[in-house]
Amino acid sequence: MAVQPERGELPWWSKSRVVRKRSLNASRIIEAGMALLDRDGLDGLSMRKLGAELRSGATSVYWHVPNKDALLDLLLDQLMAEANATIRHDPGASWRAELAAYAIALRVVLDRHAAAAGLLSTRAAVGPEGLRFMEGVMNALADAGFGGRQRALAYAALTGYTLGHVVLEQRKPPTDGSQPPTAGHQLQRLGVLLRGVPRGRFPGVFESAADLAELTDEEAFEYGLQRMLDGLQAELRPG
Amino acid sequence: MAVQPERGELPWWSKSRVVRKRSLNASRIIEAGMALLDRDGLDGLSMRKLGAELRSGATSVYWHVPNKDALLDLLLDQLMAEANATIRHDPGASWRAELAAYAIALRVVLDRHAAAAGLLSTRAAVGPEGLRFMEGVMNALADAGFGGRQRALAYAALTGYTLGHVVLEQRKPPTDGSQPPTAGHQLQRLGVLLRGVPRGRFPGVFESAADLAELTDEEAFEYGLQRMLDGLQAELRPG
DNA sequence: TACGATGCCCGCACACCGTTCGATATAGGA
DNA sequence: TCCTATATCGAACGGTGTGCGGGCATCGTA
Repeated sequence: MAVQPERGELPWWSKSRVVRKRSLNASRIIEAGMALLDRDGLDGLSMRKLGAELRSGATSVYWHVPNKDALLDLLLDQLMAEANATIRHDPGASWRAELAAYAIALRVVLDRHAAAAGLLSTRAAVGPEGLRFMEGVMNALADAGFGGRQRALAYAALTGYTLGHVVLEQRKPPTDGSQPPTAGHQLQRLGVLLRGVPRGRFPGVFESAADLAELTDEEAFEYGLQRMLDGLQAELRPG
Repeated sequence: MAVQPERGELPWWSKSRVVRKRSLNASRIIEAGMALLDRDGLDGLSMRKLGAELRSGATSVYWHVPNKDALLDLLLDQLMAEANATIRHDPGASWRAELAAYAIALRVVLDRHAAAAGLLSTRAAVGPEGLRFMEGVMNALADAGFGGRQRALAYAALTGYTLGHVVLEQRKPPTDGSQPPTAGHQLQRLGVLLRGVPRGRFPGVFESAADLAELTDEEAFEYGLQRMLDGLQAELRPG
């Protein structure tokens, strides 16, 4: 059967004339996907919802993107673009400050997008923007004096820490359904949760619960980052 | 309609007499779930498959476990039990060695279960075995001289690094479908992949690709761990 | 201006998922 | 032996990713 204009809809404003004007493209898809990701989380992001968000058919996106996995890759690279744009380059800064700037930029971006760590922990960021980010880190390490095998090791160490802490900050606590979302402050929340453990069986955990509850995710991240940089710096003076 | 024995099936071997003998319980469910997790990965783990694995109905598991999320929590705690059993306690060891033993035990366990990092990066390990693990780390930190707020910070730093590197080792590469699975050796694989980046645009990445390709995941983990411990140790001598 | 080719969009359908619910079978105590 | 709490199961609901074919819109060419 032929497509009929809806009741009361004038034919020259019909869907075919107005809406369907090459409406989908990569950037619109990525934008909508990111919005959906931020709003509904990684689990809530479905191709069908994405179609609805774009006011298009449920499977229309598949013309532009081969599958969901590829879409997630695109979204991740978009996040890396944001990170690259966030880095505060300081010409006179030390190599430590430069490396810290990269790590912090990544954390800030993932802080803006609550479901982003889930992406980064699933797939390697090897799109163009991901590589640009990696290139910056590699160069900063080279400037610091790391070369060859040692540079690769240092890279893995830094990346491991940054990724891990970010995941730590975003992974969902075993919510008893009591609290509202309260995104961020994950360590704080963990601390609150741990105040409920049996004191007799886990005295060390119990003791630390209060201290954990008073940490900011950001300061904890910064602390560990500096310790890692300390450790790396010590490697540069090989005695 | 009543249940009929299948054609050729003798009645006293019928399903109701043999198979259904209170067949399901928590430990069997966890065991089968772990097997399924190892075989099919986190995405491949479904409640229906779990039912099949247990030779029971598709939804029978729901009597013992409220939902899939709770099942995953159970599986994670099982992993932490394995980790606790893997730790090599050495009475005369330094606090560094003790902390390293915890981190390494976790890595070894996640190395045995290819999909385990996906679990740990999604949910906090706060089941009994997870807490036991955490208690050990907290005590080791206390022995080292970390107390109060500083202990919480050190804990977050170490946990962040360990979690991150483990995730790094297990996250799937953007497979072009070319290679077979080849689990493990994720850094190596990343290195091989990066040898294909345009040398002109990403010289630093290109240079490091070869070095990355020659790293073992294990030695990279160990290196970063020692650097983090170096950094933490330096905090203990506050001048 | 007419017409075919191509690019883009969409609905249908398939297989699978987590989960709810009611029916049913079993085990163990009265 | 009967009754009841416990355990298992099958069907069904709403959701998912995605392959497929049909059809519209647009454009290059005649």
